[in-house]
Amino acid sequence: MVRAGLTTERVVQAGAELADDLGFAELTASTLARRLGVKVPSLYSHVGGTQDLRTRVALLALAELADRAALAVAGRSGKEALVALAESYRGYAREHPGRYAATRMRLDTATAMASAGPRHSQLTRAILRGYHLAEAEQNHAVRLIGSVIHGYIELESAGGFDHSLPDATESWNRALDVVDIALRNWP
Amino acid sequence: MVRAGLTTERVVQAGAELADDLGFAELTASTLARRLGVKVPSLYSHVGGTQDLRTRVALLALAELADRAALAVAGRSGKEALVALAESYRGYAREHPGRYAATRMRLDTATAMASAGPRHSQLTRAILRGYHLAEAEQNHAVRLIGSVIHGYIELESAGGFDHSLPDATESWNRALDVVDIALRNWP
DNA sequence: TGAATTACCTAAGCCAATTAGGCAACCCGG
DNA sequence: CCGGGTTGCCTAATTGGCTTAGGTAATTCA
Repeated sequence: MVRAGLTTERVVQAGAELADDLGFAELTASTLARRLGVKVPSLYSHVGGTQDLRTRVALLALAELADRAALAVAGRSGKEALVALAESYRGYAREHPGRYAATRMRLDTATAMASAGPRHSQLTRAILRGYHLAEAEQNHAVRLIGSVIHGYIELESAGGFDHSLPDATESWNRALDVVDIALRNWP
Repeated sequence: MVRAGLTTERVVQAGAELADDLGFAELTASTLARRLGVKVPSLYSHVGGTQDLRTRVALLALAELADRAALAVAGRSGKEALVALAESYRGYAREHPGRYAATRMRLDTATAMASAGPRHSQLTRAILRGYHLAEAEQNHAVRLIGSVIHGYIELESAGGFDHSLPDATESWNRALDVVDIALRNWP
């Protein structure tokens, strides 16, 4: 009997790939075991079950995305940084739709605190250094940026723009223009 | 044997209430049958199964929300209309979180076309009458409005704002201010 | 009132999730 | 090279959800 050589890391990695291929909702112990050529109970030595598997993929995705976003904003400021951050999210959502969906999964408080989630808001807040907002306004701005980016990606990936012109990317650029202008002339 | 007096409409209505109480993900033939005090197969005379049940709840929610939004924007224009539309979405999402989640479910093209979905984009487009955008820019604006509203509601309901100040409603008002200003001075 | 309709039921099959426990492949001290 | 411990993957078995088939009793209407 040839062993498959699984580890927790490899199982989670394969889970992320499966989610990208078939959708995050299809990520279960069953589908993943099939893809790995292994019986379902074999996964239980490496992950706690379907729920734990999904949580681990979510944590992986949050960390990957935070790394990508951090790289994108490094050395940039102002609108350039805003656009780079936004593009890193949109690019990740297009390349890895299952993982992006995983980042939207609700985590319990302790897990969320220990995840890369806080790095995301720190990065968004870092962008604001290039604009000059009063301290009290910064959280409002962080929330607006998050809403626009996540809202747009969600509508686009749900196919909301598929059957209407003009091109979705044009709308995306307009949305980022609007946010940039708003940050420079905060109400 | 006392009959429960189910109809398709009552089943779907109960499904919507269950989704609001326990979350849309918990809406299954099993949980709903338990709540209705009926055996699971009894539901199959009224709805096609779990998937069909969810689709019907989604269609109900889309229609309810479109009605509410239409009422909100009637007789208003400009920023007043924008705020009324946005508040109707946010209010619905707070009062009926399960139904709101249902509206985000992906429907196949034919079902989506026949649903109240198109009324939502028509209503958003109607708001733009109070602003004066070139025809070619209107779809960009519709998409921006949708992104901000849905993005904000999603982040808020996911608990993204729970552990940070200031109050979420203050950020919401700022976001709507930004959209209003953008629509009046479209880039 | 009796026959057609229909609302709900039981029975049964399939599949996913999970737990318990077994065997064989690998790892390492001798 | 070899024997013992460790561990990776297995089979078996339980539970519970989804769905279909088909039966029975309540309702309806001629």
